[in-house]
Amino acid sequence: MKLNYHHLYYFWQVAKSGHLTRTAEALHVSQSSLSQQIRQLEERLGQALFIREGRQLHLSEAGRLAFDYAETIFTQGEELSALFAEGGHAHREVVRVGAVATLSRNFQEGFVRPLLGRDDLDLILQSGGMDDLLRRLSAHKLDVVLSNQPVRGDSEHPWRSQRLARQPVSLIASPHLSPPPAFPNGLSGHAFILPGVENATRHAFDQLCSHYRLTPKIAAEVDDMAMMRLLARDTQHIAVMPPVVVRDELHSGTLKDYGALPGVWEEFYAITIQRRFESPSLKALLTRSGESLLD
Amino acid sequence: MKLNYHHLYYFWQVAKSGHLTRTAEALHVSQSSLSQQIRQLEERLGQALFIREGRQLHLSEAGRLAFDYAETIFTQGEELSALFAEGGHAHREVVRVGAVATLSRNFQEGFVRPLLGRDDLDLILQSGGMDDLLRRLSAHKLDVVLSNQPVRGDSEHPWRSQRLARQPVSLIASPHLSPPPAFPNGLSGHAFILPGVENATRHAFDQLCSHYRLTPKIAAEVDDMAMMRLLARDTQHIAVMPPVVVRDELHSGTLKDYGALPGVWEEFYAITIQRRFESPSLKALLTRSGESLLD
DNA sequence: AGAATCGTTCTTTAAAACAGAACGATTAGC
DNA sequence: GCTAATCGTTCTGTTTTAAAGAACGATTCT
Repeated sequence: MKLNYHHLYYFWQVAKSGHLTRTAEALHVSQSSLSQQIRQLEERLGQALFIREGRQLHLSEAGRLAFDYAETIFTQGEELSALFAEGGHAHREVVRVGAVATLSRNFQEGFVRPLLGRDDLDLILQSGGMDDLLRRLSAHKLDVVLSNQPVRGDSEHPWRSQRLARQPVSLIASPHLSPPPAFPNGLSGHAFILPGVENATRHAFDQLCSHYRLTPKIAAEVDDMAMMRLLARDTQHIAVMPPVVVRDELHSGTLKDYGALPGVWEEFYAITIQRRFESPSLKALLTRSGESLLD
Repeated sequence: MKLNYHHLYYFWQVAKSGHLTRTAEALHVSQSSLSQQIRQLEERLGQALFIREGRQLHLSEAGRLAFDYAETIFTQGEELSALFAEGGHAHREVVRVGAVATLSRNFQEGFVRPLLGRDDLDLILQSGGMDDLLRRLSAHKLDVVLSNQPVRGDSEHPWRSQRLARQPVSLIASPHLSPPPAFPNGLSGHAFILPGVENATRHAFDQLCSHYRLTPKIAAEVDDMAMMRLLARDTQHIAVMPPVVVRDELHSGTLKDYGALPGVWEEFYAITIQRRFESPSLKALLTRSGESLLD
């Protein structure tokens, strides 16, 4: 037996005002009709939603619970209704992309590039923390989340992680370092600029060091790739990062690539929720090969 | 003309599966009935939700939009339904309190103390960041948020901040300091342990220093009161904090109160959303006088 | 080409939502 | 303290809406 949303709506309206008669007038229905249908809802749920005291209505504990749900349900409904009411105009296609704030801007741009030229759709790009973005994804406020680590979904949060691309991670530093650093031997005397411990690349780096029994000196931990690029340029420390981030500096000779770290990759994932109808534009984005994303 | 949630529900079900006939069977209704009511929804919204290609149904852009809303609406509805279905048992009263993680534990305990003895209700206490807590409040997942600063509500977020209590803020340090610190003159040579810049008390302290043209040396910035208490005990620095936090140490002589800062208060606010029916227990909590909260 | 499948439309039938009157109980005015 | 007004509930008949069934057209599969 399904929940009757019509009944729930009446309940919500009455609960908001606290008065049955006034609500009936406002909704242009008779109070008897209201009263009956609220009673049907109570029978359906198996509990009283109102406590009748004299001729007043007070919310019961169960009613308070139901009211909270009704509030979110009908707030959403009214939002939807308003959205369609405002314009008889056809709705444009919208693609909403979330990206963890620390993700390479180059990569983000590469991902959405096919959409930039199109004027038949709106692109919305949002940065934020992983938790926040996943919440927005679950609430259908985002279509896809770009991250540098996969997420395991469960039955409650049916997230699906798909690796889009990966790129090597190198030791990047000033070209004038002496002695020139090399991995795994030839790191003594140098200090490192590393991604923060939250970062998957950092984890891989730490494991690699542990394997070779190295305890590198850490000069800085930086979560933002753009920030790391600046630090690499302006200090004499060694940055652990994908070369692509500092492509221009490598080309001009401002920085030098001292070699990729074996088995360490910066990875890029697209996290979506399984849906019957994906936006065709988004689907196209997700089925591209990885190379074009990293140019 | 109101949005028909019955129609929306059918649309949601069909959109989920992508097939009208199969959905009709699953819902135990005829396909003709489904087809008609979805059409009525489209007429109500003024736009096609499905694009009919041959004998297949594809979501239009408007349909994708509506589907997102429908998803949150009916997910909530099913949650509500399940909540009532699981137990015919009456619902116990629940009070859900959120507190910013840096708030004094003493105060939190004092606030909920009247509820602790009662076995006719469930108390849920959650810590978190301000943003997160306010979001949960708006989503009706919390009944009240405890904070040390007020929040300004707007039409979209009708938050209401109510000051529950306030207490003086003192200079707290080892009793053996020489020369003994005093405000405003007699601070030279000492370093401070202060709340972080986010904290309202810190802001008041900074303004006070600015007024007296003082530039105190900062030894540490700490957001957590429990942590600050430890640092005050184990260093020779001056902590800026409410004496109540270190009541035991002051009493035993481990720490000394060098005087309250004029006009600086640690304040406690309860943030709620305006509702017709507040939980009676919560209402009682909010109307108490402030003194009993700070014991 | 022919049969099966699928969604739409039209008509009839069943199930609701609804309004109105009668009722009982409580509150407010004098 | 009595009376009138107010409010929510219940019962009955009416109207509206949802549902089922058959006929239709169009597409897909073999």
